[in-house]
Amino acid sequence: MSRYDPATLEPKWQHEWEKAGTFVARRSADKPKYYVLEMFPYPSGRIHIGHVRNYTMGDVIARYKLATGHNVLHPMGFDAFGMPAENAAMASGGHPADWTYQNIATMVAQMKPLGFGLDWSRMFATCDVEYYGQQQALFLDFLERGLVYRRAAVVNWDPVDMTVLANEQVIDGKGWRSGADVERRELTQWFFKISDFSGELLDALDRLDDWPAKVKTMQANWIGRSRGLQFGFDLVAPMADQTRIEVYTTRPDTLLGASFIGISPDHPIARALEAADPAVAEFCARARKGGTTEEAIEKAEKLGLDTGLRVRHPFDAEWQLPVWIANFILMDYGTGAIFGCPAHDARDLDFARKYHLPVISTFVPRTGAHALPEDGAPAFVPPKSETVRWTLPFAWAEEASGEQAVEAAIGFCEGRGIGQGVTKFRLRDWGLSRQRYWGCPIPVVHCDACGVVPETKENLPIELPRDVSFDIPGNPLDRHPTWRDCACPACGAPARRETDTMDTFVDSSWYFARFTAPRAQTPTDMAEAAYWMNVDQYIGGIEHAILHLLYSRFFARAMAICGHLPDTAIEPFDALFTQGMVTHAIYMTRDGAGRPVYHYPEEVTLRDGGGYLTDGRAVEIIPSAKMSKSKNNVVDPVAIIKAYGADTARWFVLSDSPPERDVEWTAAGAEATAKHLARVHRLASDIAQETSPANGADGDLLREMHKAIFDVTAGIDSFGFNAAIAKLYAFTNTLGKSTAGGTARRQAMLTLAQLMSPMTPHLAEEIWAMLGGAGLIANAPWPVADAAMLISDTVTLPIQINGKRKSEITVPKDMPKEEVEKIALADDAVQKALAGGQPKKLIVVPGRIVNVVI
RNA sequence: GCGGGCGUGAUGGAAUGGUAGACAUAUCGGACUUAAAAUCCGUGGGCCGUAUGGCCGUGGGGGUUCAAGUCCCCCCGCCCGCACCA
Repeated sequence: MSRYDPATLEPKWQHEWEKAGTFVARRSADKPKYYVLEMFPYPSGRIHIGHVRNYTMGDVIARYKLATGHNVLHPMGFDAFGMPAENAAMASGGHPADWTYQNIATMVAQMKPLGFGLDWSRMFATCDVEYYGQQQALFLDFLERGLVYRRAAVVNWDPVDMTVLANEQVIDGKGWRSGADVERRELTQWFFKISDFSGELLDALDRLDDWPAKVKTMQANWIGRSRGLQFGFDLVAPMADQTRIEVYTTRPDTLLGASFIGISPDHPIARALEAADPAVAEFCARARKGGTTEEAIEKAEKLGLDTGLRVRHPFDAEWQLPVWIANFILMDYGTGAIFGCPAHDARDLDFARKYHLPVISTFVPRTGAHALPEDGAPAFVPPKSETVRWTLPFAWAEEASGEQAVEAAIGFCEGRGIGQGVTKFRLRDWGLSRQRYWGCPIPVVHCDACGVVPETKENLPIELPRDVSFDIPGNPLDRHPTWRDCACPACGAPARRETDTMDTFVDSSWYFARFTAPRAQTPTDMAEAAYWMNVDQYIGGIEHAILHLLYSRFFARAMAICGHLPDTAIEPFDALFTQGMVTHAIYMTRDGAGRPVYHYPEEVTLRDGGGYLTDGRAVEIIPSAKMSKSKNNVVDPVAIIKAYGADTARWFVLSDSPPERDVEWTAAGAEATAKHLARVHRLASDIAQETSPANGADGDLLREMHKAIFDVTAGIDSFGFNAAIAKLYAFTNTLGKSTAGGTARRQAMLTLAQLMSPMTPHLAEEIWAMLGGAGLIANAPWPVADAAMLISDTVTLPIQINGKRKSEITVPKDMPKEEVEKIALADDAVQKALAGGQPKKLIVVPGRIVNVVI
């Protein structure tokens, strides 16, 4: 009898799968397709245990779908452009391409021992010329259709990375990668016209039934639709060339509560006043200062300056309102001016109280006592869906919701020529130009005669030059001696290439489509795309909830417009699952100066709930922390595989915690998993030898087997991998203890192997072969639970007395209710509780429970 | 501030409104062994009890229901996202 030895059996079965082409995706008419995809990795050089969890989840789905008769597409690639490669080149003097391709080779070598059922023949990296050349073709098609354009823009400039950042890449005023304070600069940049799709991208979220609500909410907030009125206040006395102040509001229904007009310090009128009056200039300078740091926003003292200007209320020419410059109004949102309605806006109320401006309520709660903001109460700002009682309605009933009032107010104003209803979005166009080398070159040419000219497709791909240096900051393409020189595609005269490259988010915005035909001579092959798209199940981290997923949704639409994807694929990901992290405790002590010192898990012995170093010192344990090299709590998958085998790693990352939650890696847990798998192997070896005859225990075992099939299948179908694994533990225990005959036990063991095969495929193949299963278990049809076997002849019903379990009875499964009632009432515990009396009520839920109310 | 999520044994966590704590880990006890490892069996929410058993128990308080971890309301705590957004 052989021992469980993953180090020999895992490579053996990986070789068998490769030989048989088990996971090569094939189109065929006889089977439904299933496309499962995990977010592809950045080639940092090492796989992370988080990758293992991510890809294991995808692999469980892929193998399960294969066993249930699908043509499965389960590809893998690398998101390979980006800054770290350039940083490495700057640090070590190497070349980004060498660094990247070496890392990819290393990571593939680390991933293959995990036995993922991937179609490696489709692998690509986004830095492959074959890929980014097709991306350039896409760019040209987008350009032709007006989906990408060029304009001068004030951009976020990262002074450390020396590049432009998208708004989405600026976090708390700092570059998302460098962490440096972002500066504002005006540059001519390329933009994707994602804002044209704002409404569509927002509305379509409602149809993504299999996406987490959280992700949809985050995207909806990001797109940020608001419905309002754009209108103007006429200045009583024109000022410079200004006669009117344009305002946008989402609450035109509160126009009769207007108390002042607020303008941004950057508003043209403020600028004009500033030029003429040093006092105004001094105020504006002060007002602009705040609001850049989070801390300043937190303290947020409202600052205002009365300009002395007056405007007329659009409803009443006699009603004049003062114009204030206020520090809380931003020039780049809306029109840079607001009308202040202190009664229904907390911020306006703060301001009005500070500067003694009027407060006028226009509506009050529908019922109940209430204090008015006029009298010192907080601003009354109910949700717009709530019905309120209007004290100053002008186009709707006394009782109406905010939504109804807003629409009525817009209609009223439009009817009188006072402005118009406008829908605005927060989402801005996506600036994609980056002043970097290691990215996809933007395929356009600058010609003195013709201006900006798109490259012709025949000239694609525009390849990155190999001979570049990174010894000085900035973009090496700018200072390359010859690469920039080219002929204008329009007139043939000498011209210069665009030296900006594309944001790396572009690369990841269509790779899922490319996987359907990774070697096609066009960006996609429509026949392949039509067959394989959409991605049926996409799996990745929540950190991509906004950027990557929103950009991909935009790209799918743009590609459909250009004929690179079918119209059915504009929402490319049917179902999305966001998995949790793998965490690990941090072990920490402090040095003489109180600074933390981090210790590797190998240096720490755990006992009595505490951790100790070899010298006996106690360490502080911070549980469930994100893995970080600097904290010495990173678990290396390569070491885990070496110690326990891939199946143990795969099983462990799925067990214990629900997949959407974080799971804490513990040495004890990994050890326990390895022991369990060895136990299963031993059990299978024992069963392979057994010849005991059929007996009375067979039926019970087979019933349990069918229950296990049912439960495990349901678990996999619903992403309940931890629950499925719990069932597998339970069934293994049942099988181990069962006294059933050899044939029944063998059948149960084969089924157990099949049910385990998505999680621990190598061990499953080994057992399958040991017990004489036909072919590869990977290709064996998934077992089906026999409904008849799930129901036993008798059921055990708990008996509750007043809702508390007191006893139980066992009755035939289809015994009529009346009979069950009789038996329940005859039960000792019930008789004792009744003490000769009659129950008030008797509830029998057939097959579930009996409740006696006394 | 707004929006969303979560809170269950020592621990990770189960539980279509129907037996709370499946499964696993720690612990403790036992078998096997000269011994250890490995393996196997048992114990594994709290309190009372020799025991059959009883009482309490899912962050706190209230409610709906024959029945609440689950549904509703209020409060506390933690996590995530957004935010001077007009």
